[in-house]
Amino acid sequence: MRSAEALATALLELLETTPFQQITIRDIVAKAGIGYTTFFRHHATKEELLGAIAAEQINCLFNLSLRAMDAYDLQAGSTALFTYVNAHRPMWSTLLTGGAAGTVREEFLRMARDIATIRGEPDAWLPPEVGTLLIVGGTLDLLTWWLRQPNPTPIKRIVEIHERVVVNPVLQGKDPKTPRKSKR
Amino acid sequence: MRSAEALATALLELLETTPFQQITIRDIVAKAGIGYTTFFRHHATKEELLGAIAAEQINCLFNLSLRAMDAYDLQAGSTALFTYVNAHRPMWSTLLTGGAAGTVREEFLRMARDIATIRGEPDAWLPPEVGTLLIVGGTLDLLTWWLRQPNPTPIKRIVEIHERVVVNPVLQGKDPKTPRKSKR
Amino acid sequence: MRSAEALATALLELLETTPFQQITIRDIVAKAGIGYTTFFRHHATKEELLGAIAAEQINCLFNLSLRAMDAYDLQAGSTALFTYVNAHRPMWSTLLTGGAAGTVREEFLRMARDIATIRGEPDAWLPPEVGTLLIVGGTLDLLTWWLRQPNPTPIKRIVEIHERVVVNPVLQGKDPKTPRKSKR
Amino acid sequence: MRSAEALATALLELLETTPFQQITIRDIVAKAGIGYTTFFRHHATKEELLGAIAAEQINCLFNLSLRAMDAYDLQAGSTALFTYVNAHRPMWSTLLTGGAAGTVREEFLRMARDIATIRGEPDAWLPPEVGTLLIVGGTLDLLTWWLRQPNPTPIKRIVEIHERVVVNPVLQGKDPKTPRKSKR
DNA sequence: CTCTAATCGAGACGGTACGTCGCGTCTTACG
DNA sequence: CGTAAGACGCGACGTACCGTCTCGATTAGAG
Repeated sequence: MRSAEALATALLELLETTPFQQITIRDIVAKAGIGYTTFFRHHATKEELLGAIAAEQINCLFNLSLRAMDAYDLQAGSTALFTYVNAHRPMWSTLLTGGAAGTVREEFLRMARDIATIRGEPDAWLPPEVGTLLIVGGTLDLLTWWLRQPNPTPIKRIVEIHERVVVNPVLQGKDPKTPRKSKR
Repeated sequence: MRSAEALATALLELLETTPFQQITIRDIVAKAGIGYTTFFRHHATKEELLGAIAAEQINCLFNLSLRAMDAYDLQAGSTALFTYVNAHRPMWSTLLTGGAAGTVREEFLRMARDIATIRGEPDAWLPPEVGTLLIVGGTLDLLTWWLRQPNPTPIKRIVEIHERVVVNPVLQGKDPKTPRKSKR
Repeated sequence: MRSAEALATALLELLETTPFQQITIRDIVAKAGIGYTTFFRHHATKEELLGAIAAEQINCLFNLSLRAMDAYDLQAGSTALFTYVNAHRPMWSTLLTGGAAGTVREEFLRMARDIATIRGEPDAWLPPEVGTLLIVGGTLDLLTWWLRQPNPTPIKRIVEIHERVVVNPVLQGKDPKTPRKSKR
Repeated sequence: MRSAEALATALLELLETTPFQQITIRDIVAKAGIGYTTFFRHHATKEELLGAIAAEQINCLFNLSLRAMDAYDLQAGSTALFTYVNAHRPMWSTLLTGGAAGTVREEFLRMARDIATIRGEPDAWLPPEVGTLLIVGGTLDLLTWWLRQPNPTPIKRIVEIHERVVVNPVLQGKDPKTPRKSKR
């Protein structure tokens, strides 16, 4: 039904003004204009609803980034990522700087791990899960900081930081011969 | 008086088995063997109690690390940090791998920022708060992963990873001429 | 819903054994077999619940008495009153001889005053509110004593006492022709 | 010690502005300027403190009235009573029109019964305890009304009412042949 | 004149009831 | 049938006083 969308929209709107923890299911259904009982036909808890929203958005983000990365290079992936987030700034602000950050982070990590498992290069100097962990963590930390800025740093610059400080240090280890790599 | 310690101990014990969010104040006082009302004579909320515990532990950790760093070098600071955490593995596992991670992370960041403000070198290539953010975030992510391992990576190795992937990439930017410093 | 009745019944039962003051809302809901919260969906305080019960019973009583008084005479009203109370002895015992007496008395007085205001004969020798006060007070004192007796005085006799000692002395002043009256 | 007096005074002062029920022991000791614990060295509960105060005042009142009654006649007793209360209007207002009324009434009745038992004339038409009950009840109702008046009815008039409507109707019954009695 | 002992303050503490909030279940009525 | 509306039981919340207790600090009487 369209109730499901209404719920997602309502939650996102509420998240703009209120920490996730203190949003109640009754708040959500009121905003969505549907009955209290109906909520439970879609999700068992409000956390689940948030998880679903997060998973969907993250999925989008990943697809874009991976596609760019495959077509061109690492940096293109980063650029795609930041560009996409920038295009949906309000929502990502909500997801990353509100009370929902923890959930989103976990979801993010889970999906990244799945991808890394498939594409992983196990012979790396760094244990692969650590690489994933640090890249995802660093990326999210950077994103969060960026989203919080009143006058955000330009994409070009933030991508450069991301590459130099978050991505390369991790991937570099894999090929000790090319210390600081590529493009830039 | 002795209630305060009992509360801290009880919360830490509970955290070993239960996510922080779903620990109730009543659980804590029951475990601590004190009256429900007494809890509020020490802390306004359970979050505050957790914050106090975290702040104390983090303070300890920082002092040690900073002292080592001042006396020798960056790497000595890292080594001190991981050594100390290793010596109190159960508690830090609880703090970082349980539901309390978010709070601890914030507390950590707050304290790190204070130190960075005092010792900061504002001419850096990277905005200084980003540097702090990424080092703290990366360190905690790495710590968390390390604490979760059944057979933990040796300290020497984890310090090496920390240095190479978390610390240096951030600090290096400050002086692009000396790309990868020290040991390695 | 049926909760409301259950609450009233439960309170009356508890009042048979316990002073009102030291009955807790939790006692009432336990006896009534309903949830604690549900109490407040019906009444803001236990005093309010008692007031509602009292008002209902007193209303009954007044209607009966006034009807009798209108159809016949003062004494018929008294007789109706004592007869009705006698027919519901357990409940009125509870209301008047337990800790609830104060509330019932106030409620009684309030309703009596309303009636007196409508039917009042302002030219009386006695200030009219004093008349009401003394008749209500005397009637209740007498009732309370009567309800407490193990072998109650017969209705005929108690009505006689009521008439002679409570009602007539007050009303008599209004009719200068009757024996003991007047300015003096 | 003088703590005891301080407590009594403090309670009476508080009663002027606050219903007895919602005065706390802590309020009383704060007003009295003594320690919380000390309260319990004198009284087990605040009700007991109130009872003690009431008993003392009522005792005073009774002695005066009885003395006047013995020396002269019933009416002199009434006059003494109302005169005394009038002389201590603020305190008796507090005792009778505040939340303490119930306790005072009971205390009053208890003492009156004791006296009636000693002086009682068992051959009365009215059961003697009913007589006591109605006189005490009526007297207190009348007193309460009188104390609540902004411009109180003169003592002479209130005594007349008291005599005619409260006292005589009860005592008269003992000898129906002599309508208005006096001395006896 | 001191030393011991009673008296009182201050306040930590365990406890009970309060009234509120949000949860999730269930029943009923409408469309 | 599916959705609304809402009564209900539940359990945690944080608050207010309760009455008990253990501490000093003062004050007084006995050695």
